[in-house]
Amino acid sequence: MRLDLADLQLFLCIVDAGSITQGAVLANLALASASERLRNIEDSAGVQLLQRLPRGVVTTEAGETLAHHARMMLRQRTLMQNELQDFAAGARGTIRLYANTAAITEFLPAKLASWLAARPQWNIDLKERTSTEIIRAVSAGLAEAGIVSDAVTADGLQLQPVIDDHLAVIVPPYHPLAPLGKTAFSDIISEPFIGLAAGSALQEHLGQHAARLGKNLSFRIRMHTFSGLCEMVSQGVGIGILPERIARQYRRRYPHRQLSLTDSWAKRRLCLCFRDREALSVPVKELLAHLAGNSPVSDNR
Amino acid sequence: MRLDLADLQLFLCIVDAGSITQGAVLANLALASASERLRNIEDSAGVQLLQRLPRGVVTTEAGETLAHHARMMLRQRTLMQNELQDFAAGARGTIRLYANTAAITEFLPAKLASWLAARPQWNIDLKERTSTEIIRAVSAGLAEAGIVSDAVTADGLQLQPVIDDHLAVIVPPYHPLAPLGKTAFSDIISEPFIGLAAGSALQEHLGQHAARLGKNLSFRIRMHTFSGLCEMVSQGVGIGILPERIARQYRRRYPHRQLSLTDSWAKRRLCLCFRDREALSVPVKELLAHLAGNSPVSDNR
DNA sequence: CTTTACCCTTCGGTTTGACCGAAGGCAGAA
DNA sequence: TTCTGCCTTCGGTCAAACCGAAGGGTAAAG
Repeated sequence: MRLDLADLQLFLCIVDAGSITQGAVLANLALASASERLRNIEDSAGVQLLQRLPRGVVTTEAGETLAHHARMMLRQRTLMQNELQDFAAGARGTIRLYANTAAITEFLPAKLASWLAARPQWNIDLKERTSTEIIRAVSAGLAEAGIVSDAVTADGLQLQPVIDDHLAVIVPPYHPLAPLGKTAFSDIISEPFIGLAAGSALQEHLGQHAARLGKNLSFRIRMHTFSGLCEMVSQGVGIGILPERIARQYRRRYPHRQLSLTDSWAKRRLCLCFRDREALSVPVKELLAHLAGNSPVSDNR
Repeated sequence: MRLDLADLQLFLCIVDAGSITQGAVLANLALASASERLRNIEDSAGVQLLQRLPRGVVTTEAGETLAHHARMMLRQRTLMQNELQDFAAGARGTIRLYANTAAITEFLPAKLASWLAARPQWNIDLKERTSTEIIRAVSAGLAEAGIVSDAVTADGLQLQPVIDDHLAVIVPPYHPLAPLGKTAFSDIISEPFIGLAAGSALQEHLGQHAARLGKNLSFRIRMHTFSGLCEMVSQGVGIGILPERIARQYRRRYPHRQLSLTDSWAKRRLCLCFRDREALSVPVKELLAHLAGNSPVSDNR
């Protein structure tokens, strides 16, 4: 499928306008061009996207799906443009901090809150990136420091572990697996799963390990939050896999049972990463010391 | 900025390969074409993206940003392709349910959990869409039903309110605003804010209202979760705006103070929406009845 | 210090394909 | 019946994407 951003934009124009003619006007195209382009889109998608009516067009279900993703991609482009423009401005008094998803949801809020509260003159620009991207950025000197999982290799960088981030399995109370206390991924791979949304990094990671075993996970539903996932499991809808600390956190609210996952890839740690501790700027050095600090600040949620 | 998906893919190839020459090979392009194309990319971005070294190239900070967003967009494309392929398969025994972000994070997990637990033979395909998209899909008959905010108009559809979803302001304890109990957006617009991540629907919505008042919100930090936002506010880093039910939920964990937002656009309700209740299929009718049911299932978290 | 090995940019020529206007066909409205 | 609005197809035009070759630079090797 060879789709272009211009294709997507045109498609949205057509959907919004309700006709190819009007959509072509919106997109500053001749009717013929829009029609031809649309045909290419449908050919490469392999499905009919618009239903032709005498007085215009309406989307098919596939078309609606494409429109949704088109909107997402175009929005991402807008975000990108904004971020790139920010480089001209170059906000002062702002520390740019890169962290992976686990750190951003679980570890950082408490730590950053106390640090920011004590330093009204500093702001933080917190960006969510994959561990791989963060390592690349720090290696190349583009970012001073970041927070990553040690599951990725970081040649030439210093890593300082700050917290464990192991994966755990959660099962409903009274589930036959519950008393075991631990399990291997291969032993649960055929269970009905509660997944995370398609596209989440953790979910894709699990999917790859399943594929390596020659299996496909089957999902009863895929949730968009860990909280929702725990709730589903607690009610007996299926089993799930998530970071151990998060599972533990929600055990106060939901009565699921937690098993450790014995596979080696399930043992991960969050680490500060930087090139040379001595070369860090003062506020960053201070911030990292705070993040690694032994004096936990309301960290046992 | 006129950027193409092919441009983005080429750029990623170059970044991954570490040189334009090798990147061109990966992208099946001649060196000259890759070079020219890259020049166009940099021109339209207005920033230098790659630093030329004798033995290859490395990304600048702007380049790293572009690479990140490029990866996100290409991943979105992959998701789209997968979803479109699913239309051929057409899973049976699966109910497709569209809901907006608020419903997915807050309202649905508990309701769906009890429903799914009682019906092992059914699965649910839960998709997160904007209210506008959901209304369009239901209007066109592409989806049987959805869950939306009543802030958008829904001509010709039936709406059935199920729960309030008003916006609230939260401030640190002992904040001067705390005793007031309510406030208008215009009165707090110059405060230091804790935001949600750029690109989140709620955050952009607020940004638009600020722009309408001729102001820009200033952020001390932008968090990726409501939990993190509450934690920041509780520690006195700034103030925040979020759905009232979520604010209330976190008051057990964090000592922030909650004010209602008096602006009319802050009063929202979540509604079931469908074209004709009688025309719904049996399982969907059953599911909707359950979602609207007066017998709350562990709903008072 | 020279040579070699890479790597990037620029140039001129070729070709693809994106675009357009015009013509044709179709279905509902008048 | 005619008229209107909409979509598709066709042939011609032209910008731009692509390529090979040539030029110029720096680091490593000899």
